[in-house]
Amino acid sequence: MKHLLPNDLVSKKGRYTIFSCLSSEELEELELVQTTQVYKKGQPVFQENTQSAALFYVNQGFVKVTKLGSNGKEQILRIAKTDDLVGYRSVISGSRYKSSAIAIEDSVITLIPKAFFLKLLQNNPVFYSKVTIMLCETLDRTETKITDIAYKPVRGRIAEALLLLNDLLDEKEHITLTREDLAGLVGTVKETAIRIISEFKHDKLIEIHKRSIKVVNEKGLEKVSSLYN
Amino acid sequence: MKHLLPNDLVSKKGRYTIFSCLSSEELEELELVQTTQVYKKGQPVFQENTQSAALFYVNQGFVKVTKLGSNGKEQILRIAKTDDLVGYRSVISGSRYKSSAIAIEDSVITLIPKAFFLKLLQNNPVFYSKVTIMLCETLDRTETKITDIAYKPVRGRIAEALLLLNDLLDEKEHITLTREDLAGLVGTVKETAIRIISEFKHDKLIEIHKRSIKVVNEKGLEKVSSLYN
DNA sequence: CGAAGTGTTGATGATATTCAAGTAATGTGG
DNA sequence: CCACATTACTTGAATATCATCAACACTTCG
Repeated sequence: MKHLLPNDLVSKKGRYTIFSCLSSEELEELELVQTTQVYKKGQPVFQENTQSAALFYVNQGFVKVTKLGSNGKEQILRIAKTDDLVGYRSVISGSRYKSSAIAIEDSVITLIPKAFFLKLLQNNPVFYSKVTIMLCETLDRTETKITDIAYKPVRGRIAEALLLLNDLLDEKEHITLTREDLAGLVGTVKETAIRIISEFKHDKLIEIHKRSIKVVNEKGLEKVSSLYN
Repeated sequence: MKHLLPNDLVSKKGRYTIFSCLSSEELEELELVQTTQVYKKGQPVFQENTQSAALFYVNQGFVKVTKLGSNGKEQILRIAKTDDLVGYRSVISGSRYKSSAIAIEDSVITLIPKAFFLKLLQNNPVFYSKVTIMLCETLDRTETKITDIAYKPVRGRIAEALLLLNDLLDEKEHITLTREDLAGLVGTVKETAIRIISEFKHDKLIEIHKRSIKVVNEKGLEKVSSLYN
C-alpha cells in the first residue's frame, strides 16, 4: 500500500496524464481523497453490475476490462495501461459498472471517489473536455472492434491483437496474457488461439520464450491481419 | 425541402428531445443556422472518412450508421430514429467521420453546423451533460454488441435484432430493413440471415407479409436470443 | 416491359468450436 | 527445497456453424 503524491501523477517521466490540467488546489484535494494501492495479479478492481462508487487510475501495470458474454465466456473489451482511467463511465452515467476490471499483473492503482470526479468535471472545463474526447476515442476503437470481430477471421484478429499488445508496451515493458485472455480479447476460444499462435511461430512471425510471445515480423503480422480469407 | 421551426424540435408530441434544454435565444439561433431537408431512402447523410463539418438530427425516419469492414462488407453499428443525433462524435473530436450514415427510409433530417454545436456545448452545461450521457450510453450498447457478436451464434443475434427493431418502433411506425441490412446489423451474410428468418417463420415466431417481418412470439424469440447452442 | 434490386434455396467447403487426453510450468505447504 | 496440487498450455479428432457460389423467382420501378 503506497500513497503517491499528486506531483507523481502529473510528472510521470514525460507521459501524458489526464490530470495535468488540474489546478494545484485540485491536485491537493485529489491527494486527500484518493487511495492508491497495489492490486495483485488476478485481483478484481471492480465487478460488472455492482454499483459504481469510484473510478480508477492505472498508475503502473495493466488491467483488463471485461464483460461476460451470454454463454458465460469472458470478452475482454480493452486493456488499460499506465495513465488510463477505468470505471469512469459508470460514474458519469450514475449506473452500475457495465464491465469488470481485473489486474493482469501486479498493478498500482489509484481509487478516485465519484463525488470528487464529478466535481472536477463540473469545475474544470479543460478536464471535462479531455474526458469527453477520451469517451469519443474509446467509442471509435470499440466500433472498429465490432467490425473486426464481425468480419475478420480469427487468424487476422489474433495477428492484430498481437500487434496491438506490442504497441501498448513502451521500451522494456512486458505483459504476458494467458492464451485464454488472448482468446477473450479477440473473441475466440483458447484452443483456437493456441493453434493460430503455433502457426505464427512456425511461420517465424513470432517467437515464444517460456510462455511469452515476442513479435519478430511486424510486417508479416500486419499482412495476416489485413487478409480476409 | 422543409424548414422546421425550433418549436417543433422542442415539443414533438411528448417525445424527449435533446434540445429541450436550450434557451429561447439558443433555439432562435439554431433556427437560423440549421438546414432541414428530406433524404430519400438510400441517400447518404455523411460518409466515413470525410471531414466532419456538421452533425445531424433525425426529425423523422430512420438512418443506418455503418462502418466498412476490412473485407468490404458493411457492418451496421446502430439504427438512428426520430430524435437521435448522428455524426456528433466526429464533430466533438474534430476528426473525420468514423462511420457513414444512410437514410433507410425517406427521412427528415436537420443539419447542424459544427461551430454552433460546439458553442452550445461550451455555453450550456445541461446540454453538454446530456451529450456526455448519450455518449456513455452509446458506448454501453456498443460494448454489449461486441460480446454478442463474439459469442452469440447468428441465430441468437438475429432473434435479438428482430426484438430490438421491434422496440425501436412506436405504435404504428414501421421499418423494413432489407435482408442484407439485417445481416449487416448482426454481422453475417444475407443468405444466412434469410435461412434463419425462414426457420423463425416456420416456428411461428414471426410472420412475413410481403417482405416485412412481424414479431408474433416475443417470448419465443427472447428464448432463442439467450440460447447459446 | 425489361432491368435492377431483393429474396430464396441447395450444394459444398472452410473455419472454428467442442471434447478429450494429455504435457509443461508454477505455486504452496510441509 | 521438494512433492504435490493447481493452473496453464498443447494437440488430435469429431462436429457444428457459417460463408460462398450458383441458380433462380419475385418485386419494383423507370
